[in-house]
Amino acid sequence: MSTRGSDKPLRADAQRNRQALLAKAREVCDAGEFFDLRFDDFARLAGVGTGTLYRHFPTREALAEAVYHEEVAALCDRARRLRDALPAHEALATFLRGMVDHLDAHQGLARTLATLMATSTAALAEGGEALEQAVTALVAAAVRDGTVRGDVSAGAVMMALHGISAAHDRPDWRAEADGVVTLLLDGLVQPQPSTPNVSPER
Amino acid sequence: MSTRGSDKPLRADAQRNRQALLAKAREVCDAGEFFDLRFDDFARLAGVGTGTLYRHFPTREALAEAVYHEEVAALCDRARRLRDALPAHEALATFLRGMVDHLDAHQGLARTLATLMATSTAALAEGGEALEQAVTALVAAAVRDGTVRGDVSAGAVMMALHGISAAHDRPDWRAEADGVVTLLLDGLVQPQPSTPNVSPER
Amino acid sequence: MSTRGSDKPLRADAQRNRQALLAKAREVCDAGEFFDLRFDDFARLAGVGTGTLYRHFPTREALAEAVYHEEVAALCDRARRLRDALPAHEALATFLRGMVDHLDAHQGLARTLATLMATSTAALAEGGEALEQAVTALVAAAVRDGTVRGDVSAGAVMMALHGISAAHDRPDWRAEADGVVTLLLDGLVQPQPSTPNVSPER
Amino acid sequence: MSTRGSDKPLRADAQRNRQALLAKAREVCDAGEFFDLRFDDFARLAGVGTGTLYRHFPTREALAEAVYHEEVAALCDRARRLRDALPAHEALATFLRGMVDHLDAHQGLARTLATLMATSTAALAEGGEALEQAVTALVAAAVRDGTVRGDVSAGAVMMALHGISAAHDRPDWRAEADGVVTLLLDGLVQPQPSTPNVSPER
DNA sequence: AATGAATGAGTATTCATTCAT
DNA sequence: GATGAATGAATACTCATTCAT
Repeated sequence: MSTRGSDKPLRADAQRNRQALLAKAREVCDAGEFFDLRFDDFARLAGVGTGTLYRHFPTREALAEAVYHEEVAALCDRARRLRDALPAHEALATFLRGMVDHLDAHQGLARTLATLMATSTAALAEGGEALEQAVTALVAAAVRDGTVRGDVSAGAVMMALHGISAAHDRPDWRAEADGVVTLLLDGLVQPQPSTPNVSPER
Repeated sequence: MSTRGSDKPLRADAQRNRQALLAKAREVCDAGEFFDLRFDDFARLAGVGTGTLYRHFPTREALAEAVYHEEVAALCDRARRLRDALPAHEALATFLRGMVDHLDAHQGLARTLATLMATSTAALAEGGEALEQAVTALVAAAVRDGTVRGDVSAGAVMMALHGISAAHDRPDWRAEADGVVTLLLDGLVQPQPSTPNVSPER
Repeated sequence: MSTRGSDKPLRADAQRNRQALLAKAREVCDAGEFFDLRFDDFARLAGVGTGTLYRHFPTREALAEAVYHEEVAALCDRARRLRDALPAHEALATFLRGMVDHLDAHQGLARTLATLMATSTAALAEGGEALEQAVTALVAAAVRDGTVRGDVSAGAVMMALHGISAAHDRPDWRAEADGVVTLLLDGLVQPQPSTPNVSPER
Repeated sequence: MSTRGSDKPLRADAQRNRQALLAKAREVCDAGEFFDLRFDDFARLAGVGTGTLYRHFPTREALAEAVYHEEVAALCDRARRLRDALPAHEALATFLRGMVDHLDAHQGLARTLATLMATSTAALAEGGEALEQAVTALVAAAVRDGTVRGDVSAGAVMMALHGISAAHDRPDWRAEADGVVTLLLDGLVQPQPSTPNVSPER
């Protein structure tokens, strides 16, 4: 499971440069300064030439995506492990709460990703899809064993996660994020006999 | 609570220019192209000089805020009217579903606001706060009359709305947005005897 | 007969800047350094900002063309005056010889134009056509009064002029240029009874 | 007079690479795209490394010259053969007309050479001189046997050829090129008793 | 000798902002 | 108050050339 799609093995020095760039980019991302930097600066910080930066990551987005990729891969792994280890509903709950922990620990990253999401560079689609598949699998399992209602798509969960990560700079972020997850989980339990649902006449 | 800080009544032509600028900006916003334009271009589009643009709206954010203001005011009004007219829980539900309708009808605006939120230019704070206060009031009322649980802040609702508007370009947006609102509302009802809540040991 | 196509009268300062830019560009052209300069430098030399340079002349070629324009206009004028004042054949001869004098006096300009011709930016077409029309008129007049053969187009004359100006850096340029003109003029006289023309069997 | 300065026989693969580079370069030249390519691209196109390109042709001009060399050699050969086979005046005429044919058949090449001429990279001097010597010899022979006037240098002929090749993109190129050659040849015949030559008083 | 990744100086171009008219 | 020309710092990106592999 390599970081790069193409299989052409990189020359040793190329590999080294690529890693240096990625490492610095991750660092900058975590510090939430990804967009405050000139693109060239990533090269300078990593100690390589501008040309090298451009060779490896032709655009700022390509770089962001590369950083993002590992993140997402880790999250997907985690989802898979939870799914294997816990009852479905519990796995979902644990995953979502863990997600908040993760975003809490990497606020800069969250902010960067949120911005990228807003800009919605299609380049991030792949990663987003992978994550979504993981969530979908978690939700589907819970639906199958009857602990979660079947009339709400995993997409809604994604959207809520989106909101959580996008709003990461609210003063009370942590508490509110937990609140959203709680609401989601409580809302997801098998349909209560009857929610007094209101018809939006508008 | 006027739109402009200073109350000095504008000269007739100044008023006209200001309106022209706002109208164009709103249009552009709705088309979702607010960030694809050079700031100057708003002047050109409105048929006024650059200087005039700057006099009225010293920054891009100031302009966005001005556009945003009316939106927000309308939404707040709506919240107030619903609060006065309906039982608390119903008012909240109607407001949230109406919000989705509104975002659905003004996708471009939604995108623009989402981006602005992500960038979180403090200039939008005022508008955001007004909206939040309206939501808070709706939630508080429902908590008071016992139809909504008291352990979750209105902030969480805001966050979810954030997510909804930020993700507006998902293919299945409408259905998913409705899903999020449903989950929220179902999760918000008075605490079920016991959600089998999982302790995130992480 | 203004320098600019559009009739919108330039603001005084704009006019001043435009003139300053043109003046410097002409100077640089005459020195044969037109292509050795960064485009920005034209701004610096003229004492205006880069933006101003770009406003007036969006490309290097646009600037060159502007310089070229005046040249061509002057040459066309000269052609017209000669046509009015002299017998047709004499007018043509005088024009061509004067052309060589002119190129001799402005070698840098010649070099610049030659390069531009080679690159053949269509922007120069207009100027080229004007000049060609002038030559065509001269030739046509001479054909009409029977001093010049009718089976050779003015285009051939243009081509020869092209060659003269393109080759301007040959060590013996002046003599050779005169030679070409002489050959042209002698070749142009009413068809000798019979040139022992050779069939190119190749 | 070999193609390369050093006579060290090339290693087989070196030879192969050199040929591949030359072949591609010629192709590109003929397509008239010699200057639209990055220098590196010649390497890529030929399927060799950048370093190899540089080893064989240290500059773009060196490469152009190498392509140009064979061209010129062929033309010179042709001139020599014509001189040996035909009466002097006929040889000259045939050569010039053949030249036009050749340029007509290789327009891309013509454009490339014209540009190189304009840029006048001394690297082309050698080839240019060879060609010029051939023309000079043709003219001199014709002068010697009295069919061509002696007061005009071969340089003038070169200059005209220059013009022909430089103007290769005129819509009516072929006809005009023929026209120039006709004028030249007619102008070159032994001086008519008296051309009503006009004194350029200027 | 061949390779192609690395290099980074060089350059064009934009665009937010100012200020003379 | 309005105008829009001028400004020039900021920045992205290329590509000729080198040199480690």
